[in-house]
Order: sequence, then structure tokens, then C-alpha cells
Amino acid sequence: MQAEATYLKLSQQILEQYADLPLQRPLPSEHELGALFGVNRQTIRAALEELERRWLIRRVKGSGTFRTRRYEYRIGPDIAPSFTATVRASGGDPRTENAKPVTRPANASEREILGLPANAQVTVLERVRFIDGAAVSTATSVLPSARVPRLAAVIAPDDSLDAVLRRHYGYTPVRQWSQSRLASPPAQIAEVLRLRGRPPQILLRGLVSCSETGQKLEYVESFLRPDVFDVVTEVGKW
Amino acid sequence: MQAEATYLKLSQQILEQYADLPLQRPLPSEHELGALFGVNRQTIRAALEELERRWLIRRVKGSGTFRTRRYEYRIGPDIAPSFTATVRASGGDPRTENAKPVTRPANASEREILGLPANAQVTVLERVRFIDGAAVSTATSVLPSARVPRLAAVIAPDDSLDAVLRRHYGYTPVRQWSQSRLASPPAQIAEVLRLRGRPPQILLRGLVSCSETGQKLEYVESFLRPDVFDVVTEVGKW
DNA sequence: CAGTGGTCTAGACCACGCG
DNA sequence: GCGTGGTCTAGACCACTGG
Repeated sequence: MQAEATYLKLSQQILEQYADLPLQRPLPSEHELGALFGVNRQTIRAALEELERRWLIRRVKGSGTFRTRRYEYRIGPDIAPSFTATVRASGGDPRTENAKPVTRPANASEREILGLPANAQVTVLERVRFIDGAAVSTATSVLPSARVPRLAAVIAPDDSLDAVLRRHYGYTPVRQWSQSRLASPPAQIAEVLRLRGRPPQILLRGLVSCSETGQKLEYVESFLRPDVFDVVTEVGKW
Repeated sequence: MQAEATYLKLSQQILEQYADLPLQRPLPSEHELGALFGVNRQTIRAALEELERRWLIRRVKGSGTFRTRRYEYRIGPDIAPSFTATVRASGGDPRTENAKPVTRPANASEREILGLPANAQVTVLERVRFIDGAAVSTATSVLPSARVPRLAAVIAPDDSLDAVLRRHYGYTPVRQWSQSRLASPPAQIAEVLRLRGRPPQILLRGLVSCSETGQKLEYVESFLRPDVFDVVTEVGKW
């Protein structure tokens, strides 16, 4: 049996040594840590990579290495997750940015999911969510255009889609089903989330319908950074 | 804006080049790939690490680098996941290994979850699951000892716990609730799963009760390797 | 025993962020 | 402009797997 590698022992030491560092304060630089522990910088990097894999630190080129915190995000039959409320409650500064909605013909899978006829149009809304200025999740909502006429003219870049559905269109949106899994994001989304490469992210899919009529209102696909969100998906009776 | 790094371009090239390689055949060695693409071995390693992060390849010391396949594993209100059936259906060779059950006093959290009185005993069963000889998941089941007397004498190393509960004890076990999230496993479990370091795994928690009486039978915590299982957790009406 | 991937060193250049 | 982390090279030794 082989002894534990240097970089794994170092990762444990670094973890303990800087456990109480404020979240805004950087750890010593990789060069400094190398000197401190008497090892090559690449060995320090291997140790930090282990901690980064475990979502305990985050490294930012040009700025430094920082401790992280994850936001618990529960998804269950009776839980309607609110991004803004969750983050605010934990002392973070959340922000949502809507792109301009685009209207186009629905493809086969969208028609299937939303129960639309062959020539239906859908309106697609891309959103990016930020915490303290960093992009942490994307969401793509697909809505039947007939149910949200002139959405592009109605929604502002920082509006909540849920609020617009309620106030402007008079719907009562409820989550009909949700699904979570891990998946490698498309390159474009990886770029928005400022990932290196395309590491797997948490993929949430869901269908929102109207409480009164049962009409299908919105199909949403969302990628969440697992280093930021501790997503807990709950099934069954609680 | 900076051009894409060499190792990321290489990872894409390698992916395309060896997309059709049989699962049992290794890719060329890191040294060979370095020579083929005219880059240093560490650059090849960075490319392979990217593919490993995305669970597209798996590297085995002493043997080589192989393409991987993931098993879809659905968890939902009406779905009782069966490891053995799922894997067999996909052409894999599943095996389960039970450790010897241990009986000890229940701790506070176990009493809370299982609804047990202060001085109750629990019987704890550790299991490891293998596919084609590789450890892919662990499970720890905690059962009220009073409901499964002499479990240690009854269960064989390769028995299914579900089957023993049905046949020997006459229960009809049903899943009452399940929960999935990502978590760094304890060092001991990381070792069993042969992970390097302690990268986050899929943590499944669940409660099994008796269909007729509603008695709580089993609390289970399970770690699944995300490179092996594509766990899909479904919530809501389908 | 030969070949594999895992670890570690020494050094270099670069893009990025912040002041 | 300076210090940060990101990338890349060259070379070395090791533990593990398989025949």
C-alpha cells in the first residue's frame, strides 16, 4: 500500500489552516504556499485543485484563491424554490438578467412537452443569475407564444418571469413537475458561467402550468453551478 | 480575449478521434498521445483530466485510459430503483457484497428518523456494489433491531436486503421518501470506491417502511459514483 | 518485467484583476 | 505595473496492472 500523496496531505493542512479565513480574504498565493510548505508550485496547485473539486475553495485568475459557501436549494413536491429569497436570506446579493425574448416555431420536443399543435410558435427567454456579481446559473424558458402575447415588450431585463406571468397576464403559475440530474453544459452556457472546460453542472428541468386552468405555461431548463448550490431533490411523502 | 487553451482543443480532438473505440480497448498511452499530438505529456494529461471530469473516460493506473458509459438511474414517486435489474438490462455484470451486520445502540438522529425510543438498538448493514468488478456505490442501511431479529445470521454476503425482508421476515417494504444531493464522501468510503481524494459523489438518502403497517423498517444512505450513474430525480405529477 | 497512469520538480511565459 | 492564477515544457521517479 502506498502512502498518501503529498498533495492530498497538503490539501488537508491548507483546509485546516485557513478554515476561519473570511470569505472575502484571499488565501496566500500559490507561490507563497509553495514556499511555506517547501514544495513546488505544481504540488500546491494539485492540493488546491482537490479542494476546488470539493467546492471548498474557488480560484479567480488575477485575484486569488477564496473560501466558498454553498446555498442549500431544496426541491420537492411542496417546495417552490425562490432563488432571490434563498440567496438574500443567506446574506448574498442576487441579481437576474433577462435577455430579450425570441419568438420562433416550436420544435418537436417542445410541442410534445407543452402539448402544442404542429405550427405553434414559442417565445424563448434566456436568463442568467448572479450572486455578488458572479454568474451562478442560467435558465432557458420556453413559453407558448399564444399564452404570453408581446412578452418581449412587457418584460424588463431585471423582471421576474413569475411576477410578470402573475401581474401582467393574470396567471397563477404552479410547478407541475421538476427533474434534476448532472450534465455537461453546452459550450455557450459554460462560457456564460465562466467555467474552465465543460465540467458537469446541475441540470434542472421543469414544467410550469396555470393553477386554475391546468394550461401548460412554461418549460424551463436551468444549469446551476454545483460549487454554489447544494441542490437537494426530495421525492415522496414528508 | 484569449484563444482556447491547447489542452481543451486536444480534449475535443481526442474525444472525436476515439469516439468509436470499444469500451474494453484502451486509448493510446499518455506518452504516445503526447508524441502523436506533439505536446508534453502534462498537456495530454490536462486534456484527459478534462474528459475525466466530464465522465467520458476513466483512467486506471497500470492498465490505461478507457471510454466510459453511464447507467441511467431514475428516482421518482412511482419508481422503485433496482440496481441489479438496471445494470443487467444494459449489459453490465452487477454484484453486491454485504458486510456482516453490526448491532449497536441507535444515535439521536437515527432514533429521530426511525421513530425509536431512547434505548433502542439498531442493526447496521454496509454494502458495496460492483459492476464488472469495479466498486461503484456504497450503501449503509440502519434497521431497528427489534424488527429484524438475528439479521446477521439470516443474510448472506450476496443476498439482497429487500429479498430478505420479504421472504424471511414477511414484510412488504416500500420507499417512503428519497432525497438526492451531492456531497464529499467520508475518507473511508472514498477508499472503498477507489477515488483519488474525496471528489463529491451522489448521496442518496431514503426511508423504507412496511406497506401494510406503515412501520419504519430501514434508513439508507448511499453514495453513487457520478461517472457511473446518471441519476435522474423526478418530483411532481407525471 | 514492461508499460501504464500518478506524482513531483524546476522553470517559463501568459492573461487577467486590481490599484 | 504588479501579483494573481492558468498553461505549457522537460525531465524524473514511482506504484500498480498485466502478461
